[in-house]
Amino acid sequence: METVAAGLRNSIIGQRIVFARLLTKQLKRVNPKNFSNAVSGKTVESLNRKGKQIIIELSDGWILWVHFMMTGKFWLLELSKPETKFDGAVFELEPLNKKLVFYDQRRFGRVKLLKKEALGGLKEYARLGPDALEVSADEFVQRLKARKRMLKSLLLDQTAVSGLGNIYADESLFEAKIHPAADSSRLSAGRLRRLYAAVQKVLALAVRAGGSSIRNYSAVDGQRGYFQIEHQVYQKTGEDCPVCGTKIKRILVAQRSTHFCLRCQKK
DNA sequence: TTGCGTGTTGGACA
DNA sequence: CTGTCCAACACGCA
Repeated sequence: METVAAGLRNSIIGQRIVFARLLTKQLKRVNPKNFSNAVSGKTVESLNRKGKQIIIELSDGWILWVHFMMTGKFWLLELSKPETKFDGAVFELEPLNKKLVFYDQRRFGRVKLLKKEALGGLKEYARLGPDALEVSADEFVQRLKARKRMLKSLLLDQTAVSGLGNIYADESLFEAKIHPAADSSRLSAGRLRRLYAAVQKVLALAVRAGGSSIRNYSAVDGQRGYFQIEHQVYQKTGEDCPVCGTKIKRILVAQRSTHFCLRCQKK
């Protein structure tokens, strides 16, 4: 998300939206009827990310709030590129003379137009905990320790700390040598600090590599990123642990596939 | 053909 | 509060 946001920011700040439209009924349902009129003619003033959400500020106090969910993404395409059935929203930009397309195969993703003053009242935004790349070690430890949950479940809970998904949760827990089902309230502050350091390390590596290497999750320009991230445990079920050689296990935590090394990662 | 798994989230329910 | 199940949707794969 960080690399996607950075790429987008460089591409569309200062661009004027000369025409916009929503193409799927899901997006139409959560947006005002005058979406097209309200957005058209506005200029993109800023683009920020919090957790997995993208906040695009337009002129005249409008905000485009975006969540990619599983498969959403932005493409910057030539105007002549034909529309596809997965195009959810289209914004034609000047003077770039390209169209920014919110493309989403599974259609779980959301784009919502709202006034700037209403952003704080948006439930999805208001509930967000501090971003994983910005939170301090002390606050990270305090927020995780405050709850009694399986650790991985808490890492995925965006109200505790925001920005971590299934991949980076597994990779961070492996890096910190902590069992994903460990009880958050029973872990020492020292081990939670170790987890904090692991999260920072994993995210920094990922950002440097240009994001996750999983197919169809890519930056705005379609580049995969020159570097490929080497996942240590994520989706490595049955393969050897890169540290001790024990077979990587897969369990379910919070209904999500969870990959870890039984020998390296302790509760 | 059928069922399962996939990067996410929120709601119903015990 | 916590965990579990399910739904939103499309597709690749065994």
